[in-house]
Amino acid sequence: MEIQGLPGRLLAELGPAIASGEVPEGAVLRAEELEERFGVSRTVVREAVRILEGMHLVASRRRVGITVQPRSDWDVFDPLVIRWRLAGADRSAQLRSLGSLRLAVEPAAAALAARHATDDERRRLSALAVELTMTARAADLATFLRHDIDFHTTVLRASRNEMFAHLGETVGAVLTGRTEYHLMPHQPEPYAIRLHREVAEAVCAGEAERAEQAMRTIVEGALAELNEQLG
Amino acid sequence: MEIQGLPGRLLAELGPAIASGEVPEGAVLRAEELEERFGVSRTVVREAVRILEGMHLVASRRRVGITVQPRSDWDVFDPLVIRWRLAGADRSAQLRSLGSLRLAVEPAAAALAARHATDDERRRLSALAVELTMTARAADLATFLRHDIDFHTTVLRASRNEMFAHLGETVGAVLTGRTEYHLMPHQPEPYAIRLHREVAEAVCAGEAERAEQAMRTIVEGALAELNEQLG
DNA sequence: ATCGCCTCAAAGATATGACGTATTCAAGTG
DNA sequence: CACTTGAATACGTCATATCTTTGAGGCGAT
Repeated sequence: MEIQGLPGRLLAELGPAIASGEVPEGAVLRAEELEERFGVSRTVVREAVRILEGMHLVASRRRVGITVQPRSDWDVFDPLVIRWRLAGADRSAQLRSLGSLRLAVEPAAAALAARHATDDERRRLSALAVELTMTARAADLATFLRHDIDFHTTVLRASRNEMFAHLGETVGAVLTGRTEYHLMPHQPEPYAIRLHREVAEAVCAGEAERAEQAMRTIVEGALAELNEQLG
Repeated sequence: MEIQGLPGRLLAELGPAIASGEVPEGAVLRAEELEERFGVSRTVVREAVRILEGMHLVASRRRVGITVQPRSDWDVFDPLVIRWRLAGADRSAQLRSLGSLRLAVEPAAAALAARHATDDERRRLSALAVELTMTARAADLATFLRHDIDFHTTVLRASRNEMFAHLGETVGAVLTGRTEYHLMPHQPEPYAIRLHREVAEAVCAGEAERAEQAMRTIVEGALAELNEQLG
């Protein structure tokens, strides 16, 4: 999933540094400087910079250097950018944005899933809802998280819409970030779990409206909780 | 906006070729072959390939070559990928996906805009609604399109959510594609125009619910029209 | 005949030196 | 003061050499 090789290593340094704001907007890097700082050749630097340029984090201009672009230009849908930002200073802003996006997308996806999911996916959702119930009781946060991500990803994929499906990775990053940075209760709320079961049941029964409502309540809850934790 | 230089030229050839399916999934390209075919150096080929790799259109592996990845891996939110696909074979599938996405996002954005838009943005929306009314009567498709894009982009930006704001570019691509490929009526529907005015008014008045509903109706209409044209 | 290990070669990955070219800044000129 | 011009600068491209990974075929042992 990650980018390989030396350019990958460079990215892993530069990306977070820029995304976190440590290297501010408008700052200028020089290719030669990066070569020395990381002990790699031009080839490697150029390729890493090209990738950052593809995300619109930087722009390279002759006679000027490699300029960090304004945040508003950044490719905020890129999973790497999201992860870097979640790890950095504007974690809370990022989580809020993602929350609104989820609020718009996931209920719609749930409704579509109720119509288009395969039998296999319906079974999978039910099974995952059960798993969630059980691991929540055991307060096993790691496996709970894994199943939670799996659940939401499955719903998104079951919507049979490629763009929703792709947001699975994004939602995964949100949930991971939220757990990792302790922005959720230590013990998952029983009410949230019930809602997951409700979504699963509704999707199984093909009840789009009910699936949509339950999913909306889930995401609203998550967003409310977030606002509580962040003030 | 576009990528510059020779790698850009390579991208402009390879991207559409892959996105359109002309070069099928699983096909393998060799770097040396590309050097010869386009008469450029290794450096250029590598950087272009890196960018395509960033979009997950291809993956480069030693001893194998540059492999076209399955469509499900593609970075479907990348504006370039969207444009390439709209120009190619699965235009209709792409438009449908984007339609569902718009249906989820734009009403939510309109509701947020009604709460958070600046006075300037509210004025701008009203002005644009007027423009739409006038250019529609004149059947001036080009300027109509420009104002339509401007309208939707402004709403998305006024939502004060960076992720919604970024979808402005995407929506722009949809509207452009739809006009360019004659997938909308030659004369914009008066009803749709009215709804744009309704959104503008609601946003000005801070009536989130009404803005959301009107916007939903707009996008639903567009989607219905699309389904009609495509069967 | 099948499995596992070894070797070799193919293809990308990286390094490096040379040259091209756009862009900025400032000196010089009217 | 405005305009022109030129040189310095930092990225852009090319060509070549070398390194590293990995797939495939061969070889031997079981």
